[in-house]
Amino acid sequence: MANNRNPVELQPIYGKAKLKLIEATLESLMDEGMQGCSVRKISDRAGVSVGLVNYHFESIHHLVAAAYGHLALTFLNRAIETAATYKEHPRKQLSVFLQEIFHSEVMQRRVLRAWLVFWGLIDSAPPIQAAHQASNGAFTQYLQSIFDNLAQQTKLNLPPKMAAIGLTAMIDGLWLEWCLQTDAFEPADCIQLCETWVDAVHQ
Amino acid sequence: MANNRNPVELQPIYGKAKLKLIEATLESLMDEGMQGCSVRKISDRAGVSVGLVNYHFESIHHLVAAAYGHLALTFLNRAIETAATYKEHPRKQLSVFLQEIFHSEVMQRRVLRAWLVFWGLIDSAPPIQAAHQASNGAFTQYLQSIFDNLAQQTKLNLPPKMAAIGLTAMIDGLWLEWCLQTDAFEPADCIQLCETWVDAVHQ
DNA sequence: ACAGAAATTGAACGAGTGTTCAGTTTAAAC
DNA sequence: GTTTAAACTGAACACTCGTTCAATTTCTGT
Repeated sequence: MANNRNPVELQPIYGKAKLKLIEATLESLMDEGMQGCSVRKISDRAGVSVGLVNYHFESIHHLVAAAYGHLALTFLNRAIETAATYKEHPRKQLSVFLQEIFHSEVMQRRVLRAWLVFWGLIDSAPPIQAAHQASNGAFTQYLQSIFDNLAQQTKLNLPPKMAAIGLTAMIDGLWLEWCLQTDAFEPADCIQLCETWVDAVHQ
Repeated sequence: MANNRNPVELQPIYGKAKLKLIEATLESLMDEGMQGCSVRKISDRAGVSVGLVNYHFESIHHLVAAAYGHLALTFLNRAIETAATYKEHPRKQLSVFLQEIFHSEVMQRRVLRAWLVFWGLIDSAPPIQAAHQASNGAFTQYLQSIFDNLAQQTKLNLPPKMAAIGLTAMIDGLWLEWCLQTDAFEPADCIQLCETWVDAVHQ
């Protein structure tokens, strides 16, 4: 059972070079997208030789998968920790969560650039698919648990699961649109639109 | 001024091979994603030699951009045409539009696979960025025009532009989540969630 | 029927790809 | 201090990549 209050644990990382490679992968993907997804560019950035990638990771896809999991859980945990302050007040908790999400480093085109690579590799690389399901599941379950709590205080006109799916879609959609075209609206608008959704759902 | 009622015109396509190449590109990207984005795979699929790509297109990025525009406008036009039946009744028009969107060929993982390639190439290929802005602009402006009409009949508790941005985000987000993990919910749920949003906005 | 233009071919080029592995360095254990 | 294992190197290999271009075919107009 996933714990909805405490941060999801990051997989322990053994050895220094392994972590350096993961961080270099993220930097490279955020800077150059798919073009940055090459053993040579990544190992260069990590200050390490090409061969080390396949020594520490079964393939470059496994490295990218590790980077995906690392990034996703880092972001999710930060938001969860911040919002945990209001764990007794689910409605307030949602507001804090939204503030955190839309004002964090996630709202960067370079982050989406990396994410597009992750998504694009999902069905050619099983380890990446696994990383996706893990991080996505954690995100949705976290939101659903908050809506579950909210349902115990006020009546919802949608099942908590649906409310969570809707909010997830709204968050992802706004993040996507904003990153792809930063001049159409602002992060503050994102928060307002999500708040409107939450209010519409919990009456 | 963009016409919100009539379909956006597709750029005329001269020559048979050019169109064959565009269609082959779409098939290739939908089947294999980024891996399918290669001159050789595409020209093979089109039954044509490698050299012809650079004869008809300045670069492979221009070909991909043409494919992007072709696909985006095809989908958008189909939905706009269908919804045009109810152009006097904006609320109904939105419902038909949603039905059309979430029950069309857009709801396929293979379509997202192609789209991820388009998005991933946006800032390494200017022609793709142009195609993105054109299709995205057409989509948003169409929705906003409907909300404008809706605002003349009933009071909205959000500016039409915001309502449109919210709906666009909800549509894109649901499409994205569903394509990435088809077993979490169904197209019918997508429609219901979007309808909930529209109802929440127009009181 | 013929000339000129447009369309199409595919070998060639240089650069980039992921992975392997014999060889070297560094660290840990006793 | 010596031995054994782990970490790390980088040249080499077999592809694949996008683009070019001389040569060839097909189409157009007269």
